[in-house]
Amino acid sequence: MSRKNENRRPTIHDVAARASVSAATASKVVRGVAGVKKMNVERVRAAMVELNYRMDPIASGLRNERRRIIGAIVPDLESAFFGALLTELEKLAEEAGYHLIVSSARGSEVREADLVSRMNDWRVMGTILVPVRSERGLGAEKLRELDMLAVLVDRVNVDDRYDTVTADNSAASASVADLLLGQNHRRILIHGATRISKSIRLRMEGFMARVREIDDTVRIDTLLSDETLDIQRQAIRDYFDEAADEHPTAVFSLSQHSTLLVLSELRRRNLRIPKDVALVGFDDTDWMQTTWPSITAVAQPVEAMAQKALNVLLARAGDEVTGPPEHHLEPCQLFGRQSTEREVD
Amino acid sequence: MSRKNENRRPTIHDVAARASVSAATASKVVRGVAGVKKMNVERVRAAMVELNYRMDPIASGLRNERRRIIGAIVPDLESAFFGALLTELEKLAEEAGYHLIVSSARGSEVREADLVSRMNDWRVMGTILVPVRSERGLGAEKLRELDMLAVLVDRVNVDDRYDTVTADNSAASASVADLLLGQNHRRILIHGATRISKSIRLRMEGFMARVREIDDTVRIDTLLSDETLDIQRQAIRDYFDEAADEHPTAVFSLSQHSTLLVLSELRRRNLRIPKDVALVGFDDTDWMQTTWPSITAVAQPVEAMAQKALNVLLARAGDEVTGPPEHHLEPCQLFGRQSTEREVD
DNA sequence: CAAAAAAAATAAACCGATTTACTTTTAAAG
DNA sequence: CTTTAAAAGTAAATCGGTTTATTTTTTTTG
Repeated sequence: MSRKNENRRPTIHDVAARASVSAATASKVVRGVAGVKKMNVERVRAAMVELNYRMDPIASGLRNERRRIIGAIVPDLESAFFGALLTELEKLAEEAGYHLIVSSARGSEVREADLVSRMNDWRVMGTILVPVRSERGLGAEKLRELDMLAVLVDRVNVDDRYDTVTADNSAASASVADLLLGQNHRRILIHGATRISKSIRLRMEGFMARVREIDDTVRIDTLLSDETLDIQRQAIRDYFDEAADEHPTAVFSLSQHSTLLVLSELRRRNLRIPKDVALVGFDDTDWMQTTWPSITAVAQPVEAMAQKALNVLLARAGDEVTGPPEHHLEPCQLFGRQSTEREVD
Repeated sequence: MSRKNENRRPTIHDVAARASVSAATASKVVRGVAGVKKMNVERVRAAMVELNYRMDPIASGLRNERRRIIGAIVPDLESAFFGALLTELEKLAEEAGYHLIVSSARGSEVREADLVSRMNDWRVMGTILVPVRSERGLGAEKLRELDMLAVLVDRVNVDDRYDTVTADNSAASASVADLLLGQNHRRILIHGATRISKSIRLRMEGFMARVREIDDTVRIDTLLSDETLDIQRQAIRDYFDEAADEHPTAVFSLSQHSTLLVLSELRRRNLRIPKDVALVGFDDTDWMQTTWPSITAVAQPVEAMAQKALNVLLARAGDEVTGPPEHHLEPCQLFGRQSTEREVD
């Protein structure tokens, strides 16, 4: 028979045949490449419409060394932060004509490295990696080993091989220090309830440095742990028991989870916020503005980070940037809410 | 020259050559297909290791009508529920030898339909669609139009073309009714703060039906709206203002967002939970067990839903199931916490 | 031990695009 | 009106696998 199969989907060859041109010419039109006579462009366009042609993105990239795909690997998919990051990345990647392939390392560094290998199998143009641990983890190591193009995002320090994009944790914490000292707090608790990653450390150090800079008589307590929920709950309970009469007048919690723990304990003790204790959290979420009182928090610049990460990757891919790796710090935003409002007497 | 490029990655032909067999035979070994002599299996295996061979998943599927890819489309990536669903789906898909391609419709039905078309371009084996609206939305319509294999998950009613998987909203709500009536609540508020989707409606109806069944003198107020945060906040404030002296002794909130709004308002009014007002929320999250008091909530069976969805899809793909579409209801779990604890006097 | 049947191996076609190397057409220059 | 250069068009090779159709080898059977 002439046609193989009565109704398989049309290929570029079908389009070419219908437009009476070669497949090569039709391909040029599809890709919007210059060098095709106006008349032929129109005929191919018409044929595409008539046949309802859709390019096969997989066959399309086969011949090229790198495909129009960008890989994104995040530590997990449950967190709203990574969700927002991926949403933005997907949008931007599509605008640039790439397909974003998303995978979750599910907290495992071994899996993270495996995913990097798989991205390589897919011949991705580049990989955007949010490491489970840091730029020294197994994922980044595998990237180096396979000599892949990549950008490291969040949870990283500087790297000598890859560009990095992170929130400016240190500066944001300094602005929290400004806020609290401006309200005359003389005793402050820093609370952390996640594994002490690079980001967490910077948040803490940025805060302390600024406080010392302004007034080094302010007392700062720190309570850090990454144990189970129950142990952490007990730890903060013990802390307030000990500090009974003379408890801190402000708490700076270093993560969402930490903010929640502090909040619960303050409520349990019937400490009023902000009258008895002011509260500022690092990492903002929807519930923080809904709850009563609403919580003052540092919002990470998700969109900016996504944008920067993708731009850096595209620039490297297009050889627009060729120098040594660059390290981008995106500024955070501090949302002042009820939990740090001065009482109006 | 003999080799094209000094160090391009090894192909199946390289492996075949090194093992002194044909590419067809090597391919069989790679895929684990039977019908290769033991000796040759070993030689090919050895060659694979020596060359560090990795199959190109893209080239691999090219010749087949359907590729080892499953598409997943969710309304957004910010929600922890979809995040958990995708995490589980990705895990299960990989275990079944498929690659999961994830995309977010970003709340848009038009985009949802477009994503379905794109999944079709990728020649996915099947699509798991969590519609923005319902099984009557543009995404499902496009699935039908392209005659694709798919499963509809969450936010759907039954469908005459596709299998569906949802949480048993109605039964879960009935169990909430049992709990609250068992504690002798005689006046209950049902609060909803999202667009009234099929799920939300079932949650409400399931609750009311059971209450009426047990005791139809119980008073149930309903407060539903999908306006902006401020308007919703005002609505619940007004409600409690009006009901001043004789406020409900229990609230059943129909979504996470709704639970948060109710919680804030109760706190603002200094109503004690559960002493003054008991609270049960539909849809559980991490903060509900951390906050004080912790919140009694209905947990949706994410893992079970993911598992069922994938199994159904695989069964249809393998023609193990051929009958009319089936509709699966997965049971929810009610976690009793402090917000409904009886006071111990 | 030869013939028939079953199992294993393979060369070549194929999937659907892109790219290369070459030819033909058109435009510019002399 | 040629000659040249540039632009446009195309056949065929290619990407890296899988599948098909055929051949070769091995096993079974008469």
